[in-house]
Amino acid sequence: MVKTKFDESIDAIANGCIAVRVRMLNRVVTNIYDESLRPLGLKVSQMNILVAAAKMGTARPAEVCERLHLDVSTLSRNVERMQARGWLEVVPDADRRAQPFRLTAEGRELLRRAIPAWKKAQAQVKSLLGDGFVHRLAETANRVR
Amino acid sequence: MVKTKFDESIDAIANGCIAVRVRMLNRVVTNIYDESLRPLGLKVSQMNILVAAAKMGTARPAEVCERLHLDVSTLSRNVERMQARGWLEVVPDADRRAQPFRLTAEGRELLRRAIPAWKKAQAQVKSLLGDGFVHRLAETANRVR
DNA sequence: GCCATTTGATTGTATATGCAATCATAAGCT
DNA sequence: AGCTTATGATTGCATATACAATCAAATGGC
Repeated sequence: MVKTKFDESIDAIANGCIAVRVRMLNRVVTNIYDESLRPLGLKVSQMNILVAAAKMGTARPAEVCERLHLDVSTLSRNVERMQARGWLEVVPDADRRAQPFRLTAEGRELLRRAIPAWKKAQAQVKSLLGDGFVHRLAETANRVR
Repeated sequence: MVKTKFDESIDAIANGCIAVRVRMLNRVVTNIYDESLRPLGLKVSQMNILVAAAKMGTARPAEVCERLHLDVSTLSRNVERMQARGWLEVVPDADRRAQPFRLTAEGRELLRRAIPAWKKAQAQVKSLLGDGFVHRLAETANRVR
């Protein structure tokens, strides 16, 4: 039962690949928040955009994308869907290429109602992952940004 | 300039949401591996499945999904695409509901050629995130699994 | 042996994601 | 002014992801 170079590399990937782990945790974490938010008809990906809009007042897509490391085309379609639901509105700008957006009253109200669900999911995930990891995650994410 | 309860909660989410960070890192990390693997026509999500198949010999979908916290319907379609490309094949089973799959020779060869690209991306990500985070990530991911 | 239940997987539908190409406007150069 | 380049965003296309519903086969009780 000899191990080839190939098998050794496969073991190294299976046991050490960072992408495998980050992606797995992403699925687990996303599912917990999504489950908690589901009664509101809201997904965590969308809540993040609502929060960015709430923080920024009027948000420029390129700026949001840079902060979140999100492709502009991805945000474009997310905003489109959320605009269709009446949660966001695009405001006119001097630069006529720009499409800055902001929360509607309805979007703000949705976000307000989403806060308890977020808190529940946040607590659940924190206890699942542990404080140590959560702290390091915060540091690392800030550094990457 | 008073801060409402709402604004305080929004700040708490913007500054502390675990999902925001895990999802952001997931995008950054996935993009690095995908970029490195692109010349091979392979994505890291698919490479993970090839590796699982290589490790398991013949892989049962439900078992792969449990390990990776992946929905079975997601894997079903991923395998479908990879089967269409000739990288995986479904093998018959005594239980006629089952659809265990394994690497084809072509899939194995692709995986062999993908190893250097994986190593490059892995090194790049490790230096970006730092050894401390990577270690904690491994612990945490093992615990969650 | 038959029916209800459980189990393994696929299909319908929707969102999320990114790359490449495109479009429209702005900015800069001459 | 007019041309080129840069910038902000959308569109075409493909993959990834999950929930709900369904399908098919195995299993368990009787």
